[in-house]
Amino acid sequence: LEIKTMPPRKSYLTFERPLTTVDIVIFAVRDESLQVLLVRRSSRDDDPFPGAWALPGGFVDVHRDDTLEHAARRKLFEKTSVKSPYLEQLGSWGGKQRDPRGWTTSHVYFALVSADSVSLVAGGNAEDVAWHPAVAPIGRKRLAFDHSEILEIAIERLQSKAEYTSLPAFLLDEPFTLPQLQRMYEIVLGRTVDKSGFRTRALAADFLIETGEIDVGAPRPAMGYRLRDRKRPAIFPRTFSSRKHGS
Amino acid sequence: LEIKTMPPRKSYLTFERPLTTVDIVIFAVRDESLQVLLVRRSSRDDDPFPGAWALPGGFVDVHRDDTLEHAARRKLFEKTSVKSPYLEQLGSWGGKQRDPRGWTTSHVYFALVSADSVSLVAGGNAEDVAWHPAVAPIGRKRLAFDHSEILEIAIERLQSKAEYTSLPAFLLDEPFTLPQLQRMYEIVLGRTVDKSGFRTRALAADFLIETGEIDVGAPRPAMGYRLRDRKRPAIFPRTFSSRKHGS
DNA sequence: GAAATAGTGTCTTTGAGACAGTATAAG
DNA sequence: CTTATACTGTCTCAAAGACACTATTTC
Repeated sequence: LEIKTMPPRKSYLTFERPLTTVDIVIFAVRDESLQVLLVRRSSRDDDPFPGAWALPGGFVDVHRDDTLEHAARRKLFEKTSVKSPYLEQLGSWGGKQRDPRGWTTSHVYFALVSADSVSLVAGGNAEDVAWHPAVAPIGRKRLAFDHSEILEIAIERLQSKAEYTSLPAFLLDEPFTLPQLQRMYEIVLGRTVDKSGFRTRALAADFLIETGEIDVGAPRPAMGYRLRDRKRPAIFPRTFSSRKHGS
Repeated sequence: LEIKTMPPRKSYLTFERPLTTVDIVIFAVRDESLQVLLVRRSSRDDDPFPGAWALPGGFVDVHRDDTLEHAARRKLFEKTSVKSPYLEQLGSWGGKQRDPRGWTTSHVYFALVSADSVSLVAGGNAEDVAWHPAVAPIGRKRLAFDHSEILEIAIERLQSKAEYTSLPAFLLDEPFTLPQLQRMYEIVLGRTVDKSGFRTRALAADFLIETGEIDVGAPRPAMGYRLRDRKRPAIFPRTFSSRKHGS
């Protein structure tokens, strides 16, 4: 085996390192619409994008955070007090131009929570943290950094996965009823869904466990369900995509 | 909103930063089997995992690389001389424990190339870069760092997407024939695929463009095709998943 | 009883699965 | 001719779509 000459170990690692951050797209359904949690950046003008809305997040703390996911859960808990939401990695954005302070990488996570489980933790000002509608024209909201683009992609991912997985179930507290779950799908997908087909599909996928009838204020009580697995969504054999049902 | 270069508040950004790396899982089909490109780490024992096989990659160079994807393409070109393969982000792995040199983040990309388009660029030793079978027991290969786990996930992703997208087409040079494409699916999925159904499905998805008949040495020449879009795979309305066809 | 919501039955349609068939080339 | 490969036709079947229907509660 050939030994190649290399610089000594310590000097080998002294090159410049990018800043490493974690950001979270937190979705919830409030007032019958899909919303996303945003925070307002400080208004001191030696910070980038002073006063602009941005995705919650921050720098990875190499002493407090064991992994990227831990960092994401920490940031999420700091803002919402939610302990164990559904969380998945959306992707990473890294480059020279996205932050005026230099080369940064953002590791973006994607969280689904129920609106009721959240208690917002604001900074000094109550308007520092707030829910915003997550609809198509969100791109025109001009978030800080490249967060508008990231949010668009997060919405696309949520809608796309709602077509063939049980993801929208993570937007509800347990137990929930099938009509409530159907409503989550309709809100996320932005169109109505046929009741009969929805029930057949949801029950056939075998990701729900009955918890007994519950009364949600409707004239007739409905069967309550909880998720068999709160870590991963179930995957359906085909997508939705109705023909005559339009929004 | 305009991105201005501003004098950073030095004191605010002087905390410790993780090491930032990019790794690539490069797949090709060689000798009728799915293979992955691995590199052997230097055998100096002050480096982690001396002599072990690992995914090709390296540190992000904040002066040469504009974005994470540029860094990935640079690493890929350095190892394979391939200019514009199919490339997508697989995910990021970051934490305190995965590298003895400290907190690191790996941004892993996923590349599909044709075996013929690759000319390996080895270091001093010809065995520094080599193709390895990418099959289930790859986990027992004990790659460096957490690369075994990452490779497993990459294989799962490729197989999973092959069920409902045109991804395997990126493993071929253009023009290719439908029987050749079907063979790529069979190799990736590890099972036979019905000819008639495959043709119907592939042509209905409308991602192929005829380029005239070509003779690939078979008794009868076949129609050649190229991809309508070399950036993104087409998505089929349903998955494969045959019942009686077994592997 | 009416009204509202929960849940079911059933016909249609779409597209995959299986497999037998035909077409075109080389020898 | 035979053989090998390219390509097609057709029957079956699973599951979604559409929509009308029944069931159970409150008022």
